[in-house]
Amino acid sequence: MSPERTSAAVRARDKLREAILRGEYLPGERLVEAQLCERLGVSRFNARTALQDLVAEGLVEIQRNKGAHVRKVSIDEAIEITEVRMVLEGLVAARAAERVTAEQAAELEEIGQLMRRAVEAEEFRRYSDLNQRLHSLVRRIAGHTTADRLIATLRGQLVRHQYMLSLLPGRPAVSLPQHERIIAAIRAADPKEAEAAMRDHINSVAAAMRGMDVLGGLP
Amino acid sequence: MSPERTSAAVRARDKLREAILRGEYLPGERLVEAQLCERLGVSRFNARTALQDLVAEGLVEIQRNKGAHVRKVSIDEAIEITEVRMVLEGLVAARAAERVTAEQAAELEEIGQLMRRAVEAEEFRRYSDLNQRLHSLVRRIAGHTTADRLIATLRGQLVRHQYMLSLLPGRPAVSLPQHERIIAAIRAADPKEAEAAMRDHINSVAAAMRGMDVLGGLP
DNA sequence: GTCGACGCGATTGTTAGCAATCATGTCGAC
DNA sequence: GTCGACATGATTGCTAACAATCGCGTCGAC
Repeated sequence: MSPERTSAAVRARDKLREAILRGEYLPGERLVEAQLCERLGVSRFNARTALQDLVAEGLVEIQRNKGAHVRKVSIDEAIEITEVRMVLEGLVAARAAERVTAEQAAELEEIGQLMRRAVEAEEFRRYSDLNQRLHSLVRRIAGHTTADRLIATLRGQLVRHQYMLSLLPGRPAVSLPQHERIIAAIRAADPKEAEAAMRDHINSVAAAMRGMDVLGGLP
Repeated sequence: MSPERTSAAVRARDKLREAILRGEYLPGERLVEAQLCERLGVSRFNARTALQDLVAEGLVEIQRNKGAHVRKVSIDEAIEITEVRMVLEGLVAARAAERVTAEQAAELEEIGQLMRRAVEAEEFRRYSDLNQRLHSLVRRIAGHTTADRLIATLRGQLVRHQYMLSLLPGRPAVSLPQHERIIAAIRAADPKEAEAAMRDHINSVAAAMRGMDVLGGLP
C-alpha cells in the first residue's frame, strides 16, 4: 500500500517530457537545474537524471559545463527524421499485413469510416486523433518492439514540426485517400502494397515539410 | 596543454563500451558499480553516468535497486534489430545513389575489387573488414546523420550475434555478389535498385539468423 | 524435512555540500 | 571609444557520506 509506486526520477522525467512536448519550454531554451527542481518538485539529483533520460530521447542536449537546453530540430533534421520514420513505419505496415487478424481488420475498417466522416464534417481535430489511432493500431498489429521504440522517440522529436504541419490547409483531403490505401492493403494481407502505401503517405508529409522550408521555415 | 581534453565520464563510457563489445563482460553479467570504479579508474558518480549512457545505447539494462547488467539480446530481438537495419541501410543506400560523386564511385569500385580478391584468397578476416568499410563508405556518401546514429547503436547491440554469423561457412560466397550488386547500383546512381540490393543483402543476413535460431541458438 | 520469518552483508539510491567552470560586468590602458 | 585583463556571481561537475533496498543464509516452528 505504498503511496509511491513510481520513483521520483521517473515522475520528473515524464513531467518534464510533457512540458517540453506541450511547448512550455521552447526549442533552444535553457533548462537550469535549480529551476527544474522547483518546477518538478524534486531534488537536483532527480532533475539531473531526468535531463539525462531526455537526452537519450533526443529532446534535450547537454553541453559540458554549460548546461542543458531543449534540443532545436532544424527543418533539415526534421526531414531526415521523417525519412527514417517513413522506412520504419513502412516496415511495420508490411508486418501488420502479414499478421493482421479478422477482428483487427474490422477495427481498421472502422477507423477508416470514422476518418472519412471526420473529413466530410471538417472536424480536423478529430481527424488528427484518428490519424494517431490508426498509426498506433498498425503498430500494435505488427508487434515489432524495436521499430516501435524508435518510432516513438522520433515522433517526440518532431512534435513541434508536425503540429505546424497539421495546420496546413487542405492536408486532410490529401492524406485521407493515403490512409484508406494503407487500410485496404493491410486488410488484404498484402505486405508489399502496405509498405508502399505507408511510405507514400509519410513521404508526402516529408514533401510538405520541404515545402514549408522553401516558404521560410520556423522562427 | 591540459592533460585531459575529455571528461572522465566520457572516457569511462567509451572504455566500458569497448569492454562489453569485446565480450569481456558477457550478456546478462552484472555490472557492479564498485567494481566498475576500479576497472575504469573513475569515481562511482562517473561509473553511474557511464552506465546510464550505455542504457541509452541499448547495451546495458538497469533495474531499480537491483543494479545494471549487460543487456541480453535474444535471437528474436536480433532478428527485429536486423530488420530495422535492413530498412535503414536501404534508405541510406538509396540516398548514396542520389549523391555519389565520381571519386566516391571509384572508391566503391576499388572496395569491390578487393572484396572479390579476398574471397578468392579465402582471407575471410580481411573480407569482413572490407565489409565494414563498404557499409561505412555508403553511409558517408549518403550523409544521413539521423539514420547513421540509429544504425550505429543497432550495430552495437548486435556485435555478438554478427560475430557468430560471420563464422558461418559459405557466408562470403553468398554475400559477395550481393555486395557487388549494391556497389553497381550506387555507381549507376540508381536509388531504387540500390535500396533493393541493400535490403536483399541484409535480409539474407536475417534469414541466416533465423536459420541459427532453428538450429538451437546460442548458449 | 519444509516452510517461512528474520537478520545481515552487499549494493544501489539519495542528499547536501564543495570544487570547477563559465557568463557577465567593470575597470584600466591605449 | 575600444579592447582586453580581471573580479564576481551563477551554474554545473563532483565527492563522500548516509539511507533504503535487496539477496541470501540462518534459525525456528510445525
